[in-house]
Amino acid sequence: MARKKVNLAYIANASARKATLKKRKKGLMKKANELSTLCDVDACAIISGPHDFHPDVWPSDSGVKHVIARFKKMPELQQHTKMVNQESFIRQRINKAEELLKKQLKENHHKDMTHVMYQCLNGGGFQYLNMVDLMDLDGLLKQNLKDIERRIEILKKDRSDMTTINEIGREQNGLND
Amino acid sequence: MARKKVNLAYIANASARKATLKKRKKGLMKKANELSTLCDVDACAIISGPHDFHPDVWPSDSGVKHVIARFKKMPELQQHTKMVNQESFIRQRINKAEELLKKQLKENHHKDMTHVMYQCLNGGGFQYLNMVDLMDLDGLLKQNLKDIERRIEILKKDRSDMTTINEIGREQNGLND
DNA sequence: TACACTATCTATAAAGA
DNA sequence: TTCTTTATAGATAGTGT
Repeated sequence: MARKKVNLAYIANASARKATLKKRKKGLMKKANELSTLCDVDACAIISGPHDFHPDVWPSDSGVKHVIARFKKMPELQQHTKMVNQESFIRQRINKAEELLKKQLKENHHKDMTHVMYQCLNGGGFQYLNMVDLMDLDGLLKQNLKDIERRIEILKKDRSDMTTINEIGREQNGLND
Repeated sequence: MARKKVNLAYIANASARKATLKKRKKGLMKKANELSTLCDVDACAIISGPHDFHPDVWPSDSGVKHVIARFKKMPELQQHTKMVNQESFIRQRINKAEELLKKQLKENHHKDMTHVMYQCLNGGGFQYLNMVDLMDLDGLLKQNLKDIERRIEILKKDRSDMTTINEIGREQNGLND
């Protein structure tokens, strides 16, 4: 974002990509930290390269600082109530987050498959898909076919209804010849 | 970050806080999106206000775009291998992230308690802590006491050893008078 | 309350060490 | 390659509607 407008696409050059990752990762973590401090929210950022299993996460130990800072700002009576509920509250939020994660993954997979379907129908072959993906794709295509057939049926029905109406209309207007 | 340098602390004014949250949340999500697009990583951001159970997450539907963009950049043979492993890979990464989350929560709680302990010993009272936290604090204090006692024992032992050595030294040098 | 504006602050791309 | 520097793109605090 300096000296040039960024082209928002994958950076092909490996070292440039690594440098950008390092800088922007730091920036993102800082932003998450600031947001949680300023606005009384829990923010969490996870960054993981695709080739290793070592995701970087925020909050780290710095996380506790803003929690305590926030806590100290509350009226004392609220502090007490808050503390009582804290554990169950956190547990609920974790569950909610995990549910959302699962939902997102499922949704993403479906969209991925839809995209793959269009790609394949658009000239690409199926040779690079594995069995699991092919079966997913199969299901997706069948579902689409069913939808299409249902629509055809509806259109047929509409047309025949329309014809009937027209016939009735003609009869009523005495236009039968 | 405009018209004034931000004071990095909780914003007391509710409407100002809400406005900032909205702006910065959008910013953070955008940054996460950019990072994942530019650098071939999976980034995830979760923001949840403390008073509701509706966390905002990224990636959303835009997430799939960069995944596919990335996929297309790979040599075709790698695409195949990658696809085969994708499912198990993602599952492993989720497990890893969940483990990290749990670990972080535990660590944060411990630090929180340590901080509370110092606060209390430093003049504040215990009246605003609930039973669960008091029990945690109790355990923490006992642990610390044990550590202290152990260190005292070691010091005692060292001193008696030292005395013995001194006595031996005096004997060897014929300094007994 | 929720937007739009914009002066200013912050993040960072590119270059240099 | 990684750290430092610097010019500029991008984010946003305060303000007005």
